[in-house]
Amino acid sequence: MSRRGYGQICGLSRALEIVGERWALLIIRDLLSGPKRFTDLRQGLPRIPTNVLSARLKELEETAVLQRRILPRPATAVVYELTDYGRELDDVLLALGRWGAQSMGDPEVDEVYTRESLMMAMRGSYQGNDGAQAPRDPRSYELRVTGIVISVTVQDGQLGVTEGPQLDPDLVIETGNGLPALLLGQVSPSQAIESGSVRVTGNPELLDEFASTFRV
Amino acid sequence: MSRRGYGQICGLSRALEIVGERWALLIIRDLLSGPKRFTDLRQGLPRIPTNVLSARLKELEETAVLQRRILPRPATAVVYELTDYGRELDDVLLALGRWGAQSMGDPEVDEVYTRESLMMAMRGSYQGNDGAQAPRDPRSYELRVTGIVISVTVQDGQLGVTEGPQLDPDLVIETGNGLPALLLGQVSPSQAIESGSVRVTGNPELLDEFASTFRV
DNA sequence: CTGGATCCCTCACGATACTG
DNA sequence: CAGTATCGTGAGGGATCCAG
Repeated sequence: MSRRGYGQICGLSRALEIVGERWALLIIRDLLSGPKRFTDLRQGLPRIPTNVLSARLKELEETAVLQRRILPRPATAVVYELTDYGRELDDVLLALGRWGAQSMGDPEVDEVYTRESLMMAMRGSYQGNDGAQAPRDPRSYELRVTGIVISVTVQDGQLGVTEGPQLDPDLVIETGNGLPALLLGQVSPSQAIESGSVRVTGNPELLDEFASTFRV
Repeated sequence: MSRRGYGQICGLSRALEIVGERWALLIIRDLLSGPKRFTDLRQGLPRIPTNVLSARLKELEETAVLQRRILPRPATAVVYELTDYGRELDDVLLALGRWGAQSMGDPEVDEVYTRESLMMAMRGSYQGNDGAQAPRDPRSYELRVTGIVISVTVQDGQLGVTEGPQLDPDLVIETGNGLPALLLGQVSPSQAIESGSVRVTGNPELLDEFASTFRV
C-alpha cells in the first residue's frame, strides 16, 4: 500500500494496509449512510485536507472498498459509495466506536459534533430488544445537538436513524455536549434535565426510556 | 494524541486516536495471547523500528490499553500486558482480520507468517457449533507453517489455540503458504493435498473436517 | 543479552492556494 | 463543485549505540 506494508501474511495486517491509513475509517463511516459527494465528505470531516481526501478516495477505490459513480441526470455529479465489501465494515466500526466512546473525556473546545458521528453513536448504542425493560414500541425521537438534527425511530425492534427532523416525534431531545455522558450512563436522565445539559420537549419520563434503549 | 486529533466528538474518532496509529493494533494482537517482553514483540513484528515500538508502548500505556509490569523474581524482566479495556478489542480485531483476509492476494516474497498471526487466523476463522456438519468433538490439530508450530483443540465446542506442538494430535497439518487459500475456500482440502501445498500426517479425511470447522 | 535511546533520512500528512 | 499543485513539518523507517 501507500506506505510499505507490514510484511506479515495476516488478515489483520492486510486490513490495516487497506483501511489503516489516517482518515480512512472516518470516510467509510460517513459513507455508511449513503453515497456522498466530495464536498459532503469535506463538510463531515472538517479537518481533513483536500489532498488527503483525494488520496484516500483513490486508494479505497483501488482496493474495492468504495466506487466512484457519476450521476448522469440533471446535475452531473460525482458520488462515492461503498461497495458491498466496504459495507461489511459496518459492524466493526460500530464496535470500535463503542470501545472508543468509553474513554471519551470532556470535549475540547475545537471539537465538533457531525451528523454522521451522531448517527453512528445512536446505531452503535442501540440495545435492541434485550434491554432490561422493553420499551414501548413504536417510538420516535428527534435529536438536536448543536444545530444538527437527526431522527431516531424504533419499530418492531428495528432501529431507524435518518437525518433531518422527525414528523410528530414522541420526544424531542436537545443538548449541547451532554449527550455522551447520558449515553455512557455517567449522569442519570433526571440529573441531565435538572442540570440543564439536556432539554426535552414532550413527556420527560420518556428520556428514561431513551437512556435505557441507547446505552454504551 | 500524538498527531493532532480528528476534531470530532465521536467514539470512533476517539478509538482511532488511541489505536489508529501505525503498528498499534498489531502490537495489541500480539499481546492478546498473553504478556510479552519488548524483544518478544520485536520478533513478532519483524519490520517495526524499535523507536516506534517504544513510542507505541508508551502511548498505549498512557491510554490504559496496556500496562507495563516488572517481574520481580528470578530474572528481573519487563513485560507488557493488556488491561481489561485493551482486551475488549479482541472481537474487533478478529472481525477486522476476517474482513482483511478476504482480500489477501498471493504473499509477497518478503512477507512472513508469525505465530500470533497464525493463532489469530485460527481463532478468527473458527465456525463454532453452527457449522453445517457438526465436527467430532473433542478434536486436536497440530499446525506447522514455515517452521511455526501451534496447537488447535476443540472440546465441548470450545476452541483452544496455544503455541507449540500438540501431544498426540488427531491430525498434523503442514503447509507453506497454502493455508490462506484453504481457509478461504479457494481450494478444496483434497486439491490442497494433491497439489502438495498441504501435507498431513494422520487420516487425510480429517482435513475436510478441519476446513469446515475453520472457514472465513 | 534485554530494553531501549539517538541519529538521520524520507515521505505522508497538514495547510493553503489555485484551477478546469 | 471537485479536485490538483505546492510547500513546510513531523511521524515513521532504518541503522547504530548504550545502560543495566
